[in-house]
Amino acid sequence: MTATKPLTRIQQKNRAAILDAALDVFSAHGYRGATVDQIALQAGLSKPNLLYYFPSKDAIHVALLTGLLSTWLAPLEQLDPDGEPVEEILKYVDLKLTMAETYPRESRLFANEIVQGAPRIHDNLTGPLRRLVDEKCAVIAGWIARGLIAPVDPHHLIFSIWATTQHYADFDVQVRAVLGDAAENRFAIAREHLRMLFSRLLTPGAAG
Amino acid sequence: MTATKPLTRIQQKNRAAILDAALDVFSAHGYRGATVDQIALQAGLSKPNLLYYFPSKDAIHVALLTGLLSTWLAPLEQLDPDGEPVEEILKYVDLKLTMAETYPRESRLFANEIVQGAPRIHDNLTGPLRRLVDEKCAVIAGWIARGLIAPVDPHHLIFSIWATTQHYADFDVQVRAVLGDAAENRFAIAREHLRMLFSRLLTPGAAG
DNA sequence: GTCTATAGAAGGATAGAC
DNA sequence: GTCTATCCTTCTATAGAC
Repeated sequence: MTATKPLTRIQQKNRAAILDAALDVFSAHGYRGATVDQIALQAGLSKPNLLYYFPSKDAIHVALLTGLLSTWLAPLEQLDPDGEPVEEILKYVDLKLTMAETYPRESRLFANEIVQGAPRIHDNLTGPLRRLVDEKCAVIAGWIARGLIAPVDPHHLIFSIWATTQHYADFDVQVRAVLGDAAENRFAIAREHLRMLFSRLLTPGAAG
Repeated sequence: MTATKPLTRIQQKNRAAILDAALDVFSAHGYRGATVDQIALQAGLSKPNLLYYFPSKDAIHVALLTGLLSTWLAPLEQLDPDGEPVEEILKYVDLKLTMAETYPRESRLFANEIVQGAPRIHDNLTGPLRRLVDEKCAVIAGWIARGLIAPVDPHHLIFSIWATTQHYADFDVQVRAVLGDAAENRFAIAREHLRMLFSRLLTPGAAG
């Protein structure tokens, strides 16, 4: 089943090197700010050789975005309808923060794209993303109906989780500038802070 | 005291038109994605005429960023050390959300700049911004010491407020895509949601 | 102050040798 | 598969007439 187009070992290696370099450059400078030269240099290839593997700059960008989208949404998919509600959501928060810490380039790649109106992945937002979010919001609404978590708007709960966790990747330069020397353990403190934030929001009976 | 360089009425009008057009274009496409032609067209001027008012594309961008920075930080400056603590912070959240709703272009202008490492305003982050944040964090720490709000890390509290409110401007296209038809009243619901989120976090005695 | 025309540089993509 | 050389478009910025 490795049919149609088996890639040689060197092809796989070069494609991977290009995508990794492109992730670096696109996430740091945005689509227009990135140059093919820069990506090729960082991948250790010449520009024409890079364009032997991908037909255009745009094709590299699209390949990156679509290839990483499933990785980026995996944490939400893991939200278990049969788990303990508050802990399930807190685990999701924790996992999203770990993603921001471990994969800040991926976070900034999507941030760049979305801030500028998501010209290349808009269909993914209204399609697969929306369906996944709606599905998980129904789960959360069920928990609320059964009184297992405090009543909140599920969609806006998810927005708050995305915003607070991805902030540490997307706005990292600002976070570090504001914290100064105290920035070193920012993720550890953020983890504790966000656990408290969402724990107090969701624990039923904690507020009227 | 209108000395040194009094601008004629037409100069003021054109400068304002250029800056407004530049805000539109830079916030939508980022620095590199924006073109001087596009800004000139939208401002109703020819490109050379635009460059008669500003020496370069970069100069327009810097003028925008520095000119808007104080506007952008004004809400935090209004945080009153002598006010009622929880209400002061909730008022700040509310004001920031109103800013995101009313001035989404400004929010995205800064988002674009910071996601890409803040090459043009990094000194403002480590300087004035950090000083202002530290000052207000000291106020918040004082409130915590007196038991007026629940103990939280003040810096990360501010990060959470920035993240959750600006999310509705910076990631607007994603918010609308996910909400679909329900997007129309997103700011009203967000307002209620965020008030609850931070109210439950900060109200003392609500949790152990 | 405002325009037309254009210089000069940068970047995406291709030709063609090896 | 990989390179050197180059084409062509786009973009910033300027020259110079009005």
